[in-house]
Amino acid sequence: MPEAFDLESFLPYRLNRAAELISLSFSREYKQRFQMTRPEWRALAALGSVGRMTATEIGTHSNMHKTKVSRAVAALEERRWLKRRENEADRRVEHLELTAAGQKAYREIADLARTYQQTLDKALGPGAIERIEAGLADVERALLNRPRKRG
Amino acid sequence: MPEAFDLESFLPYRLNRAAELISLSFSREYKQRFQMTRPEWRALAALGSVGRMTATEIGTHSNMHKTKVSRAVAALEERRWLKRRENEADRRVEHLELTAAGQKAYREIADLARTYQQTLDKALGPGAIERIEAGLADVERALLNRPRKRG
DNA sequence: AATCAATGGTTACACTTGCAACCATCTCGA
DNA sequence: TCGAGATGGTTGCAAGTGTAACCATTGATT
Repeated sequence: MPEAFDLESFLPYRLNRAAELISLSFSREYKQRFQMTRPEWRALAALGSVGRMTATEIGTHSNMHKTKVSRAVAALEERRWLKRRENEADRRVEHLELTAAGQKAYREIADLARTYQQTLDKALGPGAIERIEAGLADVERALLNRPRKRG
Repeated sequence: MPEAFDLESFLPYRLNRAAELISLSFSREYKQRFQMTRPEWRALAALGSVGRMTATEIGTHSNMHKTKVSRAVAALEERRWLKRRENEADRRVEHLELTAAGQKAYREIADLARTYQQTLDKALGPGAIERIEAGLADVERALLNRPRKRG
């Protein structure tokens, strides 16, 4: 039986290290410029690209805990970047959509993101990002296919 | 100029989503079984695989903030899984090493990790993990080569 | 030797987070 | 129509986190 264990090739560790690094590197770009947290940026991005959504949908889409979504949405609303519309058929649900100001902010940060990714793309060479993302999709699929591990 | 921005293919987002998912999935395995936080597991793993290290070295090795390392080390010490040895040449430095109990715990969790990765490996097919990790290494290299982005 | 900057490590504080508990509303079945 | 459970969303609380400030020690400069 193999006694050795190399942290350096343990996927959860490697994935987290890379994610923290890239996340920090990109968030530096918008945090100071837009005074926005990462959950807020995620919610904004989801709404900006998909359009009208509910809080639960945002959570599913971007894999965020519902309390995180709740707080991010409250912050965006506070800034008048988003407004809530009630659903007449089901009054528990709130449809969320960006205001004009919210859409403007979204476009600006999306620009930043696009530029960021282009720079990275150039540094990594053609097709590299797509290959990485395909790998990540496989991992997510593998993990979500066995959602609970006998709790 | 391209107006579209697809969050779904934005690397920082994708990387983070996958990392959070896998991290959650694995930490469920050891959190309840060993009552250990992620920084503690990382420090334990670093010490277990490398051997004697200082706190700063652990931080560099596993990309953890020094306060995180400090607290993780304190927790491991509290459990008697680690002991500090002073350096006579430089009395600021503390060399850290696992106790027998710490090594035992390390072996057990390393086993868990190895099993986890094998399961994943089987689900993903041969070579998949290696390819993903190679991609991640490229990303890290690209990001670390331009460490500061004009603050 | 005295001073000042750099380094290893810890800690106080404010902020973020997840869990659990909660409120409101809806659905289903008796 | 009444209740039990499910669902959308919010909040209190305890735990985790980074920033900045700190202490101790070392190294370089004078």
